[in-house]
Amino acid sequence: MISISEVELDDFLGQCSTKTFKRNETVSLPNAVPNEIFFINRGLIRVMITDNEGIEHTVHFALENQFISDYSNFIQKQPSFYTLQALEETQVVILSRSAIEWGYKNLQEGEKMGRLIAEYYFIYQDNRIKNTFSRTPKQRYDNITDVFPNIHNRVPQHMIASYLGITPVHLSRLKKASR
Amino acid sequence: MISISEVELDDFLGQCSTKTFKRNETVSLPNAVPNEIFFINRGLIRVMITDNEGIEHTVHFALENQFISDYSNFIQKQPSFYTLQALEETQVVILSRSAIEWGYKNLQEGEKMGRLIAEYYFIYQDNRIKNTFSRTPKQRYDNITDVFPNIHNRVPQHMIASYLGITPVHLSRLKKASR
DNA sequence: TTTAAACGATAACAAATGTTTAGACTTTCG
DNA sequence: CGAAAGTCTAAACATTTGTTATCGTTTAAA
Repeated sequence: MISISEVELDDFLGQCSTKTFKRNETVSLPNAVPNEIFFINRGLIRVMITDNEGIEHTVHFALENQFISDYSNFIQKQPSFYTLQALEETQVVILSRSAIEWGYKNLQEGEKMGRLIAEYYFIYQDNRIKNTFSRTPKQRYDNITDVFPNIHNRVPQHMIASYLGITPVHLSRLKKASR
Repeated sequence: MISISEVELDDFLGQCSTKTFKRNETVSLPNAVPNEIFFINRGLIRVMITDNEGIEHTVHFALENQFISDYSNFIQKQPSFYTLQALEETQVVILSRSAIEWGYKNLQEGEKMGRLIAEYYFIYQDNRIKNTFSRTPKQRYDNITDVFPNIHNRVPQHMIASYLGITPVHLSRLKKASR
């Protein structure tokens, strides 16, 4: 995405650390200001939001080689609404706020990197909004591997139903109806 | 959002033009690569997506002092899915792709501006996704003026229902039930 | 290895939401 | 101004989706 020298990359990564989470371990809880962005080396993280009735909704799945955080509240320095949970043993690189701000200032193309990352996630979300308007849950289920390859072998079906905004019982029904 | 000198601003705006659309006039059609971003001086633009059954869904309302375009496909240089329609007489500043790319390269804080704009729209969309998961359509209706002030006096109710993802009849019912 | 928990399918029933049509009122525009 | 189009509510009915419970199977952890 950007040009970056060996030296720059080493300087940047020198400010980062790695951490490993066990299966089903919580990576991040709501109500705290997120000051880190995670990059997933291996594993899978589920992003959830808990509504007023205490029901958990799966908002997103983050896979290997992707960044994940409550990026919105990271930017705004506001308390997070999201819970992040490792669904498998998951190793992440932790990018602290200070490392990221250092990068914006000191990397030759730091601001451009920031722009491209923000644009990338904007596009992801925009696609998602387009899909929710123009496709039925069944159509989105049938195409979910476009966004999350191999998801069916890694995540229980009821979490996929939650991501689609329907009940697990209903998803089971939809699958039956299309057989 | 950024520091910009008089000279820089004049150079940038010199590459832009203004245009006025009549009430109900189409601002932008799908299937063409969007090469412009609009800034609304006055008026109101509705963003729509048409599904496979030919049904129009209202995706967004853009108000005064806001930027609007199919930003996702502007970035990707892909054909748009959206229709933009002026719901009132609407005056826009047209920022061409060339002007924007010029700004990224030549404005002192051009890349930073690009990052902040992308981040801003990311946050807007993230809030929207949070809301669709954690709130009912009625709750979102009751709070819609947080996002679109005075919308009830400017837009017919059936378009708000479309934005909420429900039928106009159902919205009418929800309003009645809460009286 | 064993046992408890989790998972997915299914059925019966309840609730929410969509569809169609009608009518009264308002707005738009020639 | 006046006709036509647009708008909202309402009711009756149809359809979709959620809820709860059960059962057989798989999975996970002690």
